[in-house]
Amino acid sequence: MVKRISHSESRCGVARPLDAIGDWWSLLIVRDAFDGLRRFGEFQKSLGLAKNILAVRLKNLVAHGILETVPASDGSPYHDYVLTEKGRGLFPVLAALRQWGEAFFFEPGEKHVVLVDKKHGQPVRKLELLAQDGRVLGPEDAEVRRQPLRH
Amino acid sequence: MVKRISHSESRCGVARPLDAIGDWWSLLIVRDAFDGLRRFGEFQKSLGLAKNILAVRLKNLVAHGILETVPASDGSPYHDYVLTEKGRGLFPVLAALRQWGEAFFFEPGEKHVVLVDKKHGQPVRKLELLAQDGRVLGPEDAEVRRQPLRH
DNA sequence: CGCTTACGGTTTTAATTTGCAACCACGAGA
DNA sequence: TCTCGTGGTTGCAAATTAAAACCGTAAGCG
Repeated sequence: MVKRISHSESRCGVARPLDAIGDWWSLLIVRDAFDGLRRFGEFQKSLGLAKNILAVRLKNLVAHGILETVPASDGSPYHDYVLTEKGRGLFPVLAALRQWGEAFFFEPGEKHVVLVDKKHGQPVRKLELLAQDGRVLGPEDAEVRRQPLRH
Repeated sequence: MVKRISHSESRCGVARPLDAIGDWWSLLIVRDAFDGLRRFGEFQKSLGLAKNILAVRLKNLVAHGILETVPASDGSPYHDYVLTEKGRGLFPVLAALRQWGEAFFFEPGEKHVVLVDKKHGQPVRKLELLAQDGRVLGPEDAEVRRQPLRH
């Protein structure tokens, strides 16, 4: 979006994603895409953002391989925007963000929605980072490390 | 940051967090805070962003209760910025974002870092949304639902 | 056919935000 | 006293965002 060059020569695993979805609207567009919205007009109505901004954001998401355009499912002369594999990979990010929002951005007692397991209608478990052996890892238990390539 | 009023009267559990951390730099500041950075200068050196921008971001994160200022640990006349409980709650978000970045933003073979379990040095498990009964939930298996208040 | 509407944008223009650079304030040392 | 390091603030130019008007195509209708 903007020529944002990190001070280190190559962007890290957190900064690169932010280039793709690090603005206010993009993640909301992706969320709506998970909710089944596909058309320009659907996104615009749902989000209430200016059409030029939406056009730029969609273009950006497509450029980053998060959405792709497919021929319109209803025969109209336009196209649909659908999530790619990469885009669907954002599901845990969105879930984590939502859980954090639900936990910290609502007054106790303020009504809000929660993520539930569709099958049983029960709230989902809180997302937790787990080690291979199943231990729950907190911020102090994990670190980034250069991984020996194996392929 | 900006008076962004969603078309629906009250912001949802995804949009509210984005008001707090939905800009390019804020999450990177939080990540650095998880890495133990505490001082204005440390953040600035690490991220390489303009001082005025950093000042505004830090102020915003403090205003949102994600960081708080504490008297400097080294006796200098300034203060440290440390994560609050709410801020530490962002750990899964950051982990999810990092895993997504690692999975989709690097060429195969391009060297990059991965999150590892500090204790055993092994890569962590991929974050997964789980139902109460332990089933892994994909985008189609979960939905948002108004939760009956219970307290 | 001629008129109107819906859809999916693009263009124009103004307001807001960003980022660089210069400046300021304060305390510690020399 | 002079200078330096730290932690900002201020001014200003450039980039981004947002609102609104406009455009082109296709469909619906009388």
